[in-house]
Amino acid sequence: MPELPEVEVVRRGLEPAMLSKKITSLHVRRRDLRVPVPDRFEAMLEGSMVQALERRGKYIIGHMAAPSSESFVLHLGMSGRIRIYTPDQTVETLKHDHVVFMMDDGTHIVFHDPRRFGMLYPVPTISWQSQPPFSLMGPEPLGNGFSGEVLHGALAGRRISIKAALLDQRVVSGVGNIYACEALYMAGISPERSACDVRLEEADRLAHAIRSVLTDAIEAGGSTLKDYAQTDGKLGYFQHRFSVYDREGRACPEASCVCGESGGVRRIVQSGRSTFYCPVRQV
DNA sequence: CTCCTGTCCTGCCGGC
DNA sequence: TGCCGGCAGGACAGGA
Repeated sequence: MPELPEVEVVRRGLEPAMLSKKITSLHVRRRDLRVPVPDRFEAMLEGSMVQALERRGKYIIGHMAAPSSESFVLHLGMSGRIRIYTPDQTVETLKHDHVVFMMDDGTHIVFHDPRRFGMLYPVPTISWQSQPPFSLMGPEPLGNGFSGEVLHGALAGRRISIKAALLDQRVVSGVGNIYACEALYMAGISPERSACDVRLEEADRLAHAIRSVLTDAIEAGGSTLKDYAQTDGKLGYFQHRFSVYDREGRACPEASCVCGESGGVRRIVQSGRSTFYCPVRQV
C-alpha cells in the first residue's frame, strides 16, 4: 500500500480521529516491529493531546500538544494499515493488530501490519527533523523545494539507473516502486537509463510527471493492490489508472503507440525489484 | 564515497 | 486438495 499518496490519504484519514484529542491509553500488543516500540512509548504519549499530524516522505509524524515535548513517527512499511473505529462502532481485534490508540472520545485507532516492516516510535518534537531518516531525506516532491533543476542536481554523478535513483529517498522523498514506474512512463524516459545521463530538460519532464502522478493518486484515494487502503476501509482506485505498473504484456494506454504489436509493457528486474515500462515510448 | 545484494516477515497466488 | 516457489507497495546493513 504505502507510497506517498497512500500515506497522505492515511494521514488525512487520521486527522478527524486524532486531532485535538487526548490519547487516554495505548495498547502495544507486539513491540518487535522494524524498529522496536520502546517500553516507555505508552507512558510518553498517554495523557497527551495530539496537536498536529504531518507527513514527510512515506512517514507520518504526530505531534503532541504542550506540555508534552514528544512526537511519534509512524511508517507503514510494506503491509501496514490503519483502521479507525469511531466511538459508535464495535471494535474488533484482528491478527496482526500490533498497536491500538484509544482516544478520550472513545475513538480507537489500530495499527495493523502482517509483515512488521512498519515502525512506530517516539522522537523529540524539537529535533525530529535533524535526525535520520529525516535529516537525510530529499525534497518533498509536492513542495516548493522540488523542481527539474533540483532533481537534475540530485542525479548528478549517480551511476545507478534512473529507476533506482527515484527509489532512493535521498533523491526525492516518498516515491516508491509503483509511482517511479508510472512517472518514468509519463516522462517518456527508460528506467534503464543511467541517472547521471538524464538531461536537465528530461529531469524537468520527470519532476512534473512525479508531481502529476502523485497528485492524481492522492485525489483518487491512493492505490489498493489488495485489501483496503484507507482508514475507513474504502478502496483507493488509482490502480485502475496505472499505465504500466503490473501491466506486463498489455499495450500501454497511448492509443497511437505500437508497443502492443511487440509484446506491450515489459517487466524487468532492477536492484531486485520489478520495473514495468513501455519499450516504445520510453527511451 | 557509491553501489549492489541480501534480509527482515507474512500472506497470497499460480503451477504442479 | 495440498504443497512449494516466487513475489509483494520499504528500508537498512554489510561488503565489494
